[in-house]
Amino acid sequence: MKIVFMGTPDFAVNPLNALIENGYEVTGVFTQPDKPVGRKAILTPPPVKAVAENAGIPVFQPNSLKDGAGVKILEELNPDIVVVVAYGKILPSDFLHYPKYGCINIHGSILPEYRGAAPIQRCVLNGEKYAGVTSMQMDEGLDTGDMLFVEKTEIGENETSGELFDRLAVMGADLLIKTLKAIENGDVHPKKQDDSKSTYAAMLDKSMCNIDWSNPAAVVHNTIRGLDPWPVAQTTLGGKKLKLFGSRLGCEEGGGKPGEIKLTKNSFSVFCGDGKCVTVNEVQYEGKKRMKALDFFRGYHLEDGTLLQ
RNA sequence: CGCGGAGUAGAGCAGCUUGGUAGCUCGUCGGGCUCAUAACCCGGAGGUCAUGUGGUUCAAAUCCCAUCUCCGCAA
Repeated sequence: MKIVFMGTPDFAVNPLNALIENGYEVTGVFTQPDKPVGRKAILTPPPVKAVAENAGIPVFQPNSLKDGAGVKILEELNPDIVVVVAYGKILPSDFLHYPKYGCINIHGSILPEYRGAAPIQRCVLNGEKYAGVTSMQMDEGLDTGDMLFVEKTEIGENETSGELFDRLAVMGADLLIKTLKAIENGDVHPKKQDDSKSTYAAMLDKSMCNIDWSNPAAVVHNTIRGLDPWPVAQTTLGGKKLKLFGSRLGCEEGGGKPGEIKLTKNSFSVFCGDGKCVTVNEVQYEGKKRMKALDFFRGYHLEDGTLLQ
């Protein structure tokens, strides 16, 4: 079975490695063009590219697959199937139907819920109890193809998007192998998605990072862990930004105004709109390194009544 | 040359403006109190103040210059 793999971020690295380790013949890898990253705007290759090059697999980074450009490459690689994991571009119809078995995709949610760009983070942000990965036979729509297999997992009470991401990446790799084996054996039973139950997980952006302390503690908690490790929840202290990483629901008793800080010997908590508070593990103040919240407040002298905004 | 913050004890900070004895909150070690403790009391160790055998000065953590590193914004 000749395979062409398409993927870009860390999430796609595990599935690609799984293909290689299981002895599949990967004849080519598609990934996004290198992009400038960081303060110095250094041109950085996507994570998938490094893995592919290490394995000696030809890498393609076309800007567009339209107008037959993608198919042209496929003609050379001659795959039986194309595996897509978080590639980041829409595949045109002629591309989708070129390989014998078409294109299959691993998506980071339990379809038809959370179609789209940021399913994992949206699950955490919404306080979902379960997350999962789905393999599907791709069609022209956005994550609308017929479902092949689904794996579910429980989301931890304090689990961050990043942690869930890592777990689902492993599950996604296993699911991919399972799906490929089933296809090879002709043992697949595609299932249509129930479009009426579909939801869309829009991409995250920095405009949603500022915490509204008048929300209930549970909502604030979900926001902090859902935006960790990117783009990171933030609030304002002394006119400067304070990023918050990792949280858990704290004390039950009320008594504080929203945004009021409660420091104890071994915890940093903030009161929310419902009178309960959220305990934050790590913070990063503007111009400072990320550090444990307690370390930060050992050096930052709070005045009474200071509120986070 | 995109804008800005920062490097001082194991951790987090103050001190720099107006040069002149190394300070705070913790941790750590020893002792005390206590049924007990993450609590409290007493005491100790630990720093060439990022680097430059740099400049100014009687004297530099502090003023000037250069370099390195970390971080926020923007992309």
